[in-house]
Amino acid sequence: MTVVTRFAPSPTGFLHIGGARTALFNWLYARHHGGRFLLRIEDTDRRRSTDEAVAAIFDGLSWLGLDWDDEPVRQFSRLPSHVEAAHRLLDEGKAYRCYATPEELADMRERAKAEGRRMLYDGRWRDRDPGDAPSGVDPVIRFKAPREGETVVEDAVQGTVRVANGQLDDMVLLRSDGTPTYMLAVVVDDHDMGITHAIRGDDHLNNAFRQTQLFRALGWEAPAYAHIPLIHGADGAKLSKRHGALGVEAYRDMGILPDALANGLLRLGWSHGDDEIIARDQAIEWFDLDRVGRGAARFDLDKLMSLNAHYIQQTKPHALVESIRPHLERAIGKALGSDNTDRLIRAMPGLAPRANNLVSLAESAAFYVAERPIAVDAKAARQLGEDSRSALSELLDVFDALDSWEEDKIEMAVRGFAQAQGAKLGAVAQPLRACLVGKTVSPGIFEVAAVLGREETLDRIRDALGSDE
RNA sequence: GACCCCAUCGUCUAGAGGCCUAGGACAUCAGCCUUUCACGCUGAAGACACGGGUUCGACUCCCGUUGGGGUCGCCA
Repeated sequence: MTVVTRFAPSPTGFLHIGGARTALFNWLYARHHGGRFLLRIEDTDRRRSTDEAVAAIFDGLSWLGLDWDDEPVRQFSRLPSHVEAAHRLLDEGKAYRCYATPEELADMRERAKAEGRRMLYDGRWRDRDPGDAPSGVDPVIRFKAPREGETVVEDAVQGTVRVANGQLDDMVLLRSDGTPTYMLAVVVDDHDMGITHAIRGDDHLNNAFRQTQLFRALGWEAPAYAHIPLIHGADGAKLSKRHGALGVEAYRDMGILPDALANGLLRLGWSHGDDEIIARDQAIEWFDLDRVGRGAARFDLDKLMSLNAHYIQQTKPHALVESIRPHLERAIGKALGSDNTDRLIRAMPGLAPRANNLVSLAESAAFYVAERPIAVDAKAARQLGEDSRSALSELLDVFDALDSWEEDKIEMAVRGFAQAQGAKLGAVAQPLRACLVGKTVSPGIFEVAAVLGREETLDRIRDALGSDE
């Protein structure tokens, strides 16, 4: 049997990390088993569904590297099949028309609540004579759910879960306007799409009972279910906008690499021994449902950042430069020339270990491409006192006389110079950093000088010396 | 409230009855490295929710309690 999984978001907002993780698990499971991963947009709620949300979901999945097979299915377009299934159940006596008004239903819930029972529909139209139907009221079609016995779901993550059928009521299949409800649409679509494994959030576990009953009534086999624990916010409650449940694009904007996010999401609720850093291919090879945990997890940004730092270091210099190019070009107000690009590529090995996200990487790289005279911040300016400046002007001659401009040559020269001056290395290195970088923090200063090139280095020193005179 | 699910360091987790003196990662703290900041390295602190069973032996199995979460729509 070929594995077919699906990700079925409702397009009412961006792709948040909970959805992203659900998609990731479905994708991984399909890829691991050489199966197919399908997409279904659950847009039967016409009021709340938007095209922007659909686009955001596609973008988010693509950015995360979760590619899907076949054309995405628009659930709304499958309405005829849903209606047909509902009518078939009606014909077979497995569903019935219900004329209860919203007010009646609200009353019913009110009473159930007061009496400490579940707030269920009482089935008042279940066996009633259709002749009693009030005129002028469009009925809904309800499923005639079994009242005796229990319904069992064999969940790949949660194990065997059972509920007494008395706890379940006759759900609405078709609304009074003739459109299908989620419960019906999911079942019909999962069947028609040949879904073999439904991997979704824990919040659907209760739905699985009803869906199982529906599958049975329709004479179909339900997919294998796997209800993965939800991701919680810092307060331990289901992630929502209140917790800053961000869309994946927000993480992208924070400078998170998609591989890092995927790795972080994967480790939330799934593990492989003590392994923390799991590359995509490795994840596909290792992923399976039996390693999915059962408790809800909280999302930790610190850990994501640390993972991100790792992935940044794994990324090739030129790719890193490309990913920070937009930031940099915005900062200097023009396109980066090829000379600056080359310089940045040479600078990346020194910069990358210092950054845990692309935004700070871009910020730390900015001085390399800044136009002279570069800005010098207050702390750095303090390094450029009179003594430092005179030392720097002598250093100028030393640099000028160097026969080759390489990191180790520069280092030897500066160390020798400091020693000759009877100064500590820091007394020379820090002022030098101040004029080359404009800040007191940077990669190794000899490396900086080497990457900058002799001419630029000398010019920046001269800028600093000249500015106060 | 009813039903369903869950429960190991602050956080993510390892743990399939003796391998546990409970391991790893992030965060925290200390030290080393060092021209700065990082990276890296070394070390420290830090958890089996509680109570009963079962067993020669429970973090592991069972029951209960407590706590947390989810669901109870003509939303999905």
